Amino acid sequence: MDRRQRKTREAIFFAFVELLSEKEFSKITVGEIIDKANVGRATFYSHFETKDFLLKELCEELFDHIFEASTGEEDTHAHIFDCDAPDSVFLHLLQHLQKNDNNILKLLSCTNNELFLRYFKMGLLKLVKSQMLLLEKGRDDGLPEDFWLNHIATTFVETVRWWIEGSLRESAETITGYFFMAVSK
Amino acid sequence: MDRRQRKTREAIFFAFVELLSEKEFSKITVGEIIDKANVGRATFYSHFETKDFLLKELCEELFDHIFEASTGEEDTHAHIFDCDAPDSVFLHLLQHLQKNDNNILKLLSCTNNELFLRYFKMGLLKLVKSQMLLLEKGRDDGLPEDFWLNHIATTFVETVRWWIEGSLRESAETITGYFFMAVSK
DNA sequence: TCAATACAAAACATATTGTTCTATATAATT
DNA sequence: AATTATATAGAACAATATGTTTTGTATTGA
Repeated sequence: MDRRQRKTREAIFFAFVELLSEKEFSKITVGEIIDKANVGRATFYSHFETKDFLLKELCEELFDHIFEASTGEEDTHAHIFDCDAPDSVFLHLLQHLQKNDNNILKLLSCTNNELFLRYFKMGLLKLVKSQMLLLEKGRDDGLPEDFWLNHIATTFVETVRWWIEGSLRESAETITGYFFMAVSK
Repeated sequence: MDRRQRKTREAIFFAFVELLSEKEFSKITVGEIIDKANVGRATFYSHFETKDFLLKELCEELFDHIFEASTGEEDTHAHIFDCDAPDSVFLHLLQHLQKNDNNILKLLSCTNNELFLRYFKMGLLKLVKSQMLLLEKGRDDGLPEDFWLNHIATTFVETVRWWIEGSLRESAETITGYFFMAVSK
């Protein structure tokens, strides 16, 4: 990709994130984005079809690398599952969030956090599905599988939301403990 | 309230609900609403400040009466708490939803369901807080109270969402059972 | 050096918003 | 039934936002 393209793309993302932490998504205009990004109008539309697509691509950029380490079946990432503690995957996710790459915490705690938590949950559903075997042992009840699956993913998302809302006061290990207590006490 | 006002208000709500089940909230224009409702433009704006306020008032209309029976401290509603089964409140809510007043199920299952589930959760949080005493006995762990509170409310919302998504195939009693298994197994 | 292309800037048609006006129809009051 | 009050439809309106097109310039990769 052309260096100019990367530069423009980054400038738009950066301006967009800043605006998202200030005001509601629906109230943000393309005009504001290009002003803050110092980018021509036509340039914006040559990069992103609409404002919604910009959001979509931002979400992908933010979350894809968080999950690829966990969902990938490559040997290089196998260590995540090697741990005998069944909570290693979730702990790893929390620690990854804690590093706060790309200011992801800012987005997960702003007014628009639902936008990102939805994406986060989608990734989690896939992950939890692949981890189902490990969690299966806790399921000696008659709960339908997809109900259980959704419950795990939702509980984790809400655990993260609660953690971030409280400014990450607890350690990642403590939060992992809370999560496991909530889903399997 | 003037009969004419009630009539236009209802017409706008009706048209709005129909549009919400067809397309995304952000894609719906005031022009479409007033066309479908057969209402003048100025009339719309004399009733609702903006499209967002219309949504807000619709949510209040839909959910307030669902919760007032549960959160009210009047004697007429005391029977809900009288039941010795701790799940009576939640069962009552499910049965209320099942009656499908105002096509509430249509809204909770359409593309915009998150809009309404957010309101639903807000009402639930208040309700769960008032029911805390009944649920407290299940909390011999070290989970923070607000974490636990949020977990209960979220789990119930997601249980309802799962139920509706599956076209209410299970009985309200079965779903109540699932919910309690999820939060306290 | 050169061809390709990403860019800024501006102009543009179109669509949406929210307001203001007038005349008419319906409601509440006597 | 007559009268007053008010909610309405319809239209026109300015202001704003969207997405496209054009033109000339600057940057890139070869």
